[in-house]
Amino acid sequence: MSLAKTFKALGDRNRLRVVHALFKKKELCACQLIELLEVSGATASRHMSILVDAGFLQSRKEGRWVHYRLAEESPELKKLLKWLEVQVEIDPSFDEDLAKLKVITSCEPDELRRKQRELTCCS
Amino acid sequence: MSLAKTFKALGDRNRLRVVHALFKKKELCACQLIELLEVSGATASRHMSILVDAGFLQSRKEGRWVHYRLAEESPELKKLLKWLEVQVEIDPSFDEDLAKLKVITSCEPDELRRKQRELTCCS
DNA sequence: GTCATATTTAGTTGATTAGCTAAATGAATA
DNA sequence: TATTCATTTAGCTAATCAACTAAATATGAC
Repeated sequence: MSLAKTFKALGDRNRLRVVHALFKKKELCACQLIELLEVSGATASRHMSILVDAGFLQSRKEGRWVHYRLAEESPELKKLLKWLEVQVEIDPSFDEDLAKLKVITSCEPDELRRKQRELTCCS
Repeated sequence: MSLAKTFKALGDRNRLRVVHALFKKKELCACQLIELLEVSGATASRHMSILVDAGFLQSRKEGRWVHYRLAEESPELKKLLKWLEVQVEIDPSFDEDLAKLKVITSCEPDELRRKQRELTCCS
């Protein structure tokens, strides 16, 4: 794993939003992150794979659902994430996602997906 | 300054080499960094401007020469640089640059440039 | 002033990348 | 088994970016 790759993985706004969300919520499934970012499933999936590949995230498959959380393996990456956690806390541009996250996590994935198909979430 | 921009600035191998060099040498002029990276002056200049813009570097003009060093203003970026300093120390892919740096800094900028024109450095 | 030289800016090119849609894969259920 | 549905892979497009060359800018020397 090159350092450049490590930083490149974090050098994208949407991927930072994912990391921020996982600071707040411990574990989120793909469909919740799709909802958060408002991109296609394919696009979200690609972002996840970049973050997993860089060692920041780990995924867990449970039936049809894939759950993501921050990886714990590397002490060095954990230090970097620690720094990042402070920064996203300070940065008001992530505030909008907090409200969004609340809605997204207020119902189960299958309900969320049903609502997504209806173009509204959990309401 | 967005976080994504901060990480993007470090998400390039040549820019990491510049930061690594400045960990080792405190201050280097543009022509020395051109020599280190072996890219055109224009390309090196662009890399520098990205690093300055992200707050990692500061420049100092002295006559015809521009000198770069790591910036000291932001405590947060300094923490990140601290983390990075440990990583580049561990990473053997930066070792080659150490020898190169020794040669580059063994003579004054004007002599270096003269040698560059002759395609050899300080020998 | 004129020239030489260090660096930056402008403009071009090829590679990478974030987004999309459509097709493929994998897992639960009727 | 066939269907449904969540996610990933494949293939495309537009935008970004690192590299180059050439032209512009800025500074010191003559």
